[in-house]
Amino acid sequence: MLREDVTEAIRAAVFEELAAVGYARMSIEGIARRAGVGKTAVYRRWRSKLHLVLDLVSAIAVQGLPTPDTGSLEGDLRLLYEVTSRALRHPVASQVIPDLQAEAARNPEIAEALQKALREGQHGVANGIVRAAVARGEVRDGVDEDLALDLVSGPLYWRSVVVRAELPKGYLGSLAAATGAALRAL
Amino acid sequence: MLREDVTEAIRAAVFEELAAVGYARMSIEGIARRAGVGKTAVYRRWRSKLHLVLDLVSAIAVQGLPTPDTGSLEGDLRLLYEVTSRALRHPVASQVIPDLQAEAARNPEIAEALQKALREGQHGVANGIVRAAVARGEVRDGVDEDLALDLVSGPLYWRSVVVRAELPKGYLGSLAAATGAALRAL
DNA sequence: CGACGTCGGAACGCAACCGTATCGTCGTCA
DNA sequence: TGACGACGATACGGTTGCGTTCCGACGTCG
Repeated sequence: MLREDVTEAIRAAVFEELAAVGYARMSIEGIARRAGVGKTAVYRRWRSKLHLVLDLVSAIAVQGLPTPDTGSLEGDLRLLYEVTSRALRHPVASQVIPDLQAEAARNPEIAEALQKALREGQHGVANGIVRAAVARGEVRDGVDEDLALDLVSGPLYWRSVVVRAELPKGYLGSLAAATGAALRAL
Repeated sequence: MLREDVTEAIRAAVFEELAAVGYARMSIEGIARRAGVGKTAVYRRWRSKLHLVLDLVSAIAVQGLPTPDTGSLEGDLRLLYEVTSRALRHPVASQVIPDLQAEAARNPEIAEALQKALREGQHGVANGIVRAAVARGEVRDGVDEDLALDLVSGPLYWRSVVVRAELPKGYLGSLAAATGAALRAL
């Protein structure tokens, strides 16, 4: 009989807190405070900070993204990049992702949850694109799929999250073209 | 008249602590404990955790890497990837880099120090490789240099740090070939 | 030899959270 | 209408780190 609105307020507060101070500094007290809720309400639902975050990450992982299908490799890449870069522009995502990613280096459970989310998200979509290109004959059959995925996903992540530089007009198109060329060269 | 051996012990302890628990959880007490030193010795040298870390990051940034020069784009890339992947294999690097990178999203001073280190390290070397390729005529003149750098550095970082998967034999060679093709297509 | 400054160690009061327990209140069902 | 359970609030003792202060020991200069 837990109240759903309270649960939702906590979930939202966790995201905000995660973005604001990061996993390490995040406290149950802080979450409850931000959610306008008693600590009791939080502990009644999750046993610890870790369980809370794992639950949220898993929930996100469930939302499977649709694979683009424009009929060409470059078109698919372009679409993927547009969706991805829009997602990474959200402050919450751009703060939370690197934070959890760093935490994953220390906590195997977070690492696993993140891997799963990655596999069902970015990784899965990229895989679909590559396989469609292979089926279409645009990419040689028998390519190293893992390498192909790194080529597809790496540059935009590096630019958006690591370098944190703006994406000038035309960037995504050029990136899609260059990546397409790289895949065809495999 | 600060004793240099004490200073060095503290520096080493900071790296270990940073790798073990991360910037957020790292405490002056913990550093002093690990270094076998009094808190006094730390505070006498640095005013805060932030100053300490900024100092270390800046120190690393100074070590300029030599630009590879094998005479071909692919050879240069291959060499860069070998050096980079070896560096990223060190546990300290693979724990500390994502951690500071996440922290940079919250702290402009860390972000700036990291940007500088990046520019004088990976970024600088990659830039040298691309320009040499342009001079050699392997890459079209007038390419978007930033995009080129993303193509060069992104995939390996994604694979090593984000996906955290092993690099099978032959991976670096294939990656260099694919990246070369992408650059030539720009 | 004597003065000075750094050393490690210990203690200070203060603040934040931990996870638990105990309030009285309020909404919902039977 | 009465019982139940989740609610926010508050308090608990315990832990950890903050940044500062004082101490006696030691080394190194002058």
